[in-house]
Amino acid sequence: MANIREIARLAGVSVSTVSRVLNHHPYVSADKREAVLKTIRDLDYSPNINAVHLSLGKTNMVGVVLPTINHPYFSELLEGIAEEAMKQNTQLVLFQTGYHQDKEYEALEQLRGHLIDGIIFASRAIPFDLLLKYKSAGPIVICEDSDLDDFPSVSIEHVAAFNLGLEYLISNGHKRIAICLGRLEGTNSQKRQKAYEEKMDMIGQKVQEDWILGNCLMIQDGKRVVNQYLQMNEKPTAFLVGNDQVAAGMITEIAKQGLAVPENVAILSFDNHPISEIMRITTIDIPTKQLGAYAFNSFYKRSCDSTYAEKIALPFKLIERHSV
Amino acid sequence: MANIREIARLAGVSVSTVSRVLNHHPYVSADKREAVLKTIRDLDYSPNINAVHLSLGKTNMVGVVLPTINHPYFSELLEGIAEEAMKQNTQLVLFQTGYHQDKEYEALEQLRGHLIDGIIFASRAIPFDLLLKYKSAGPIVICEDSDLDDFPSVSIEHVAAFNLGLEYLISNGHKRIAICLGRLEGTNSQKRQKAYEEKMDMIGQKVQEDWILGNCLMIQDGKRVVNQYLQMNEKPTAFLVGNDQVAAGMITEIAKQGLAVPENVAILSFDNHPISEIMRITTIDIPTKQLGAYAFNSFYKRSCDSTYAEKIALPFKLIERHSV
DNA sequence: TTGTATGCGTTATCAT
DNA sequence: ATGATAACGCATACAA
Repeated sequence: MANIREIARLAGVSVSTVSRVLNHHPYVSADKREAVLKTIRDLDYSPNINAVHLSLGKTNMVGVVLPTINHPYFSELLEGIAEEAMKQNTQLVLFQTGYHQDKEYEALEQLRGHLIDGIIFASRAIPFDLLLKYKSAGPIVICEDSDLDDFPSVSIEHVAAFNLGLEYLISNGHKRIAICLGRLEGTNSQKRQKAYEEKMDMIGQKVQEDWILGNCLMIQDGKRVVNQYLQMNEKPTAFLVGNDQVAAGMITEIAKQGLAVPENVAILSFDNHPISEIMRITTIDIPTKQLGAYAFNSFYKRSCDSTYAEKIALPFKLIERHSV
Repeated sequence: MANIREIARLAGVSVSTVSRVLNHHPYVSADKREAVLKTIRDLDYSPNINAVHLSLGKTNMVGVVLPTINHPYFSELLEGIAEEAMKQNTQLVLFQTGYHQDKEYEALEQLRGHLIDGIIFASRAIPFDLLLKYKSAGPIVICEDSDLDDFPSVSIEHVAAFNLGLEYLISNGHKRIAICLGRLEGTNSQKRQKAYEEKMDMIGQKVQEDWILGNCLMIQDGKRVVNQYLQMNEKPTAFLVGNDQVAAGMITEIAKQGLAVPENVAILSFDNHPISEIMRITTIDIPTKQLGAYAFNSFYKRSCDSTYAEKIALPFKLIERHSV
């Protein structure tokens, strides 16, 4: 296998010169550069990346841990990360967990083994104390409103946003409010559910069990929600929906049933993704892509300064349209 | 950063002994082994994987190129690959292309750079002549019925299977047959479409334009297909459907419309995934998982013998149930 | 059973 | 502008 020494010998230069050419360093004469490039082409040489990484002590690769990329929230988040990563020519290594902790563990071990320079947790299931053990292994960024300040974190104040949503619906005369969440067992969903129950309690509204709907992630879940809605004995007058996709599915299905939004039932969702504008859905803007960008930049800052641990909370805002 | 030399010094042994312990070699006395393990624990040491890879000249990682893992066909294929990979403790590195060629290129470059030992193309968009340039970079396996025999390949005779499906429907008295394919621009779909047109021509049946439906991948596409079916002026009496998921979605929707399968319309699909058994769908068994297993084993054989280039075609078979 | 010495393919430091 | 040479961290052939 051709290596840098072979190239040097054939081009009649030293290995350092070859390395300089490879890395686009200045101070190498045009003729030598050309000679090197020629033999590189002739031998169809390409550097051994392991050796580069070993010598550099870093890989310019960062792991991104997420449950799935097949969801608008995560794919948009990923896009935000990717754009910033490209600016620092950093490669992304995806760890798609499907919510399994061992995949997160795998990523952490690769970090320890210097196969990646850092990790961005777009979602985390592994307990914090386990995470802490990897603190010194490299920059770790968490995309959630975490309690510990050992790591930098970037997040939305999801609960505050959820409360804003509830209050907006209430101020529009709704009391009988149902909610659509993602994975009910997730930390975020739990917090939202708690906020919901407290708020309903505050306005003296009894919560029906079937007003809390889980597993609402994709557009097709919206259809299911509507079917469940039609079966409810005590019908809510409004839905607070975890993301635009589900809301869009709901509105489509509601129309199919001959009902109207917001006349028959109001819908307020989250994200402000493109579909919400098209379907004129009132939504709470979550800067998902920006979240990703901030996440990468936090990683970057942490890799320059190992004490950096800023906790960033991104703003959300209500976009009034026509579904409430 | 702690390295193997540091461990050796503190444990009072040589680096080779540490290496032996690390790699579970025999011929290490119990006390030295214990001493090494203790200092490893004390220093929270873990090997630098880049150095291991460099020294070994291999990584025990193989890239898997696929458009998406979020589809039963590919996830099952992947499962088959993964099971065999685990047996050879080989890690899988996923390259999810979303059908973009540059992602395939990326994988190939990583192969050249020795970041992975080989590549399994579960789907390929990149032209063959480009692929050929990477022939010497490492084992490459293609999961398709390729024409060139520079690489080992594993595949189903998709066209033959498709013809079997058509013939079965015809032998059951159907002439007005519609087909549901995936991405119409894909190689496989093109071949199937050609086979379809030829067969229809052979039995003297004129093909309606709207009898060829594309973009049929997931269960929810089945619903769409039925809606299109209901709108057709010239209705087919049978559907040959690219995969069970779509067929399942169709049957569900058909029932909702008050129609029956196979009384009103017959459905024959491919894959024999679990859902087809549950819904009693007549289907052509495609051993997807086995395909994955064979793919990995072909990679493995090729990595032992660089001339190995067997072309394996896996059998398919009709499973008669109750949808035709 | 253990240790020494060498190689893996780069990059970087320090001369010149 | 160019070249020797020492890291980087590990595995292993060989010697003992």
